[in-house]
Amino acid sequence: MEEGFDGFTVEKVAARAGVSRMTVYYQFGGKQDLLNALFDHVAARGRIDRLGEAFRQPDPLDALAVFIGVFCGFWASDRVGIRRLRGWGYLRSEFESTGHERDAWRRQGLEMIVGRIRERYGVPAGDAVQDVIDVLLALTSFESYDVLVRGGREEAEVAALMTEAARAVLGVGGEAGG
Amino acid sequence: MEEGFDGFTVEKVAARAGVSRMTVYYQFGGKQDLLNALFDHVAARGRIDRLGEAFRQPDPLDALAVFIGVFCGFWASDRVGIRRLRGWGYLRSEFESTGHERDAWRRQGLEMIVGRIRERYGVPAGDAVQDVIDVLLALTSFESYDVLVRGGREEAEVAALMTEAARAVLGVGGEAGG
DNA sequence: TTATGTTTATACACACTGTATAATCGATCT
DNA sequence: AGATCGATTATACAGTGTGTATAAACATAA
Repeated sequence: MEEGFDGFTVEKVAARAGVSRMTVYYQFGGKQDLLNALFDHVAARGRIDRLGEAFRQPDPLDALAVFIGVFCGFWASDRVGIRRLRGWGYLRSEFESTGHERDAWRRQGLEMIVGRIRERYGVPAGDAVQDVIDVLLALTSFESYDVLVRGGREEAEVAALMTEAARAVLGVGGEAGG
Repeated sequence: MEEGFDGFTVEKVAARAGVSRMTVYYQFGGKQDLLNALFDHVAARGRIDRLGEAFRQPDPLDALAVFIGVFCGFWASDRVGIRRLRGWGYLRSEFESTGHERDAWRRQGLEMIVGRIRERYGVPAGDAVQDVIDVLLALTSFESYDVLVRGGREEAEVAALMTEAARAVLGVGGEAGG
């Protein structure tokens, strides 16, 4: 964080871990693998327990709101770090194949929630489900959060804004769920 | 493109330009500056002439559609390259200050279009304008395009999908403009 | 004690960045 | 033609970081 991405050397990581450089290589293999592990670690930390709370909501629109709130909370916890990690991911050549796998969790969650919304509210229409899910995926991505958090919005405001926009896209704009 | 971001060395850039390494340093200063110049060059190439076409549309909703279409076309022209350039930007420490300046053009365009939509259609409400603009900015960003283009969508389909979603966010969902 | 896995120190090869220096080339101006 | 100035190039070098190899030290459990 302090020394920028260029300052992220194996040497310094080892030093801060109170360990020799060789140990890092022994444990992780190389810098790529180290960053991969860090990426996965951060992602794992993101599947916060509170996420179950979202799916326990009886109204799927509330579930959506909580779902978005949880992710925003996670991103807010280390915005710059997550941004850099994702930026680094965009540089990798394997991104084409493995890229958005990292967002697989969010996709799964959205699919489930949209399914429930469709059951109860009848929208979106069957042939538009995949489109809507992808749009929501983009709309509620970290990058979108990063854009919205500027202009002086608090984390909660961004979450509320995202939720509102998501409802508009879903076609359940005005009427609230809770 | 072929050798990944790690393969992007000053040496190779010089070689492909048919020039010595020293010349690159003489002209650009260093690798950072070279990448900055490349970033700006690509961005400048993006302000395609066709963009004026968007603002010449009498109906601001058509303007929005053309506007989105032009950007999608630009991104489609070198998707991987633009992704990497942006990914690199996310790594820079100065991102906090200069980050989204690169999207200033898109913001300006959206502000103008949303202003015209507001004049004619009365939405979005005055106190929500800034929120809507930011949401549109996120929704129609390159990263969103990158998400949507997966799942086998053509560039035109992505543009149409984005436009539709943008209208929903604006609150002019169903009724078309052209 | 022995075997196994982990950590460490040391050394090295390699690639890339960035700087310095001096020579060369080309075009322009006098 | 000769002098001047900017741009290009060759060469050399320092510095830094990655990654590999090797052997020694260490801990732990069988």
